Amino acid sequence: MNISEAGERAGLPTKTIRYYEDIGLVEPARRRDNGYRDYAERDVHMLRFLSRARGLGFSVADCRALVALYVDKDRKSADVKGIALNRVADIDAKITELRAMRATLVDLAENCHGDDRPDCPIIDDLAEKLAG
Amino acid sequence: MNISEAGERAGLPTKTIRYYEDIGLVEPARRRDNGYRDYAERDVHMLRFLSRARGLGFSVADCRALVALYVDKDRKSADVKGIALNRVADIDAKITELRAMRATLVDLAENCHGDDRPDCPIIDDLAEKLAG
DNA sequence: TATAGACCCTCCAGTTACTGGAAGGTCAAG
DNA sequence: CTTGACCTTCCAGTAACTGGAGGGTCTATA
Repeated sequence: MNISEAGERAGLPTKTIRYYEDIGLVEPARRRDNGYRDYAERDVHMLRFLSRARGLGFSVADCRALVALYVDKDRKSADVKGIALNRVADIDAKITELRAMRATLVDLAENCHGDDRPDCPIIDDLAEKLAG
Repeated sequence: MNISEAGERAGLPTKTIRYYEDIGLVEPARRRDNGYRDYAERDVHMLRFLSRARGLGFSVADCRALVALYVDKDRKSADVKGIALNRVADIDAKITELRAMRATLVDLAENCHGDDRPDCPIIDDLAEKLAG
């Protein structure tokens, strides 16, 4: 099948598929006589695998490792689990950081009257006028 | 003062300060005879303002707007509040997304025995073997 | 006075993971 | 035989820096 059909089935834009091929994340596709890439079911599976992994926030570097484990029939499930749990730790850190930002912003916004007057505790805080 | 001292006081690397000048986020710094950039307290204030805003996750585009409002003595506090609340909405969306990812990953990891054996529900799920 | 080390400068390239667009070949339908 | 939807490659741009090369400047010490 052509790249656009493979993309539709895998949930990836054609641009992205070519990009994954460029950076060696997937094997170069077979080519037809006319130079068009030709995909089989197996390829679509791999692309869909990548689409899902990226959707779960795995980096392309993670995906490289996951692909290697995917094709390695002697893999240890512990290795895969390790990558997944690292990712959970990353997410936890990110959530913590975002919550702190959110709290600060909400606090500032709540103290801002939000009308036509120029004085604004948000600006003041960013500028540290309050502190001196 | 030199750029490194300004950077230390503002909490920004010198590279970043020059970059902000490049993209026009801050005014070009005054220069000494030797070509070195020369910063005053006011400049440090502005840089610190930017450092804090970036630290709260405002994009550089947001920062541009905030700087404009910062220097505009006729600003409406509602404009500033609007930017802050948009940012809160962005954060909420991001947190929701991350929580969903986290739940999926934890669920998968919990079902993975994580030992030397190759069969792994994480890989299986990414590959959709379970579903088909 | 020489020199070492810590500054400073500019400019270019790389990062992440794509995305958009130009220029051009191919294919199927009418 | 033309139209439009495919496909190809390659180059540039995105966000927000960061690293490094190559070179000038300043200050303290021997």
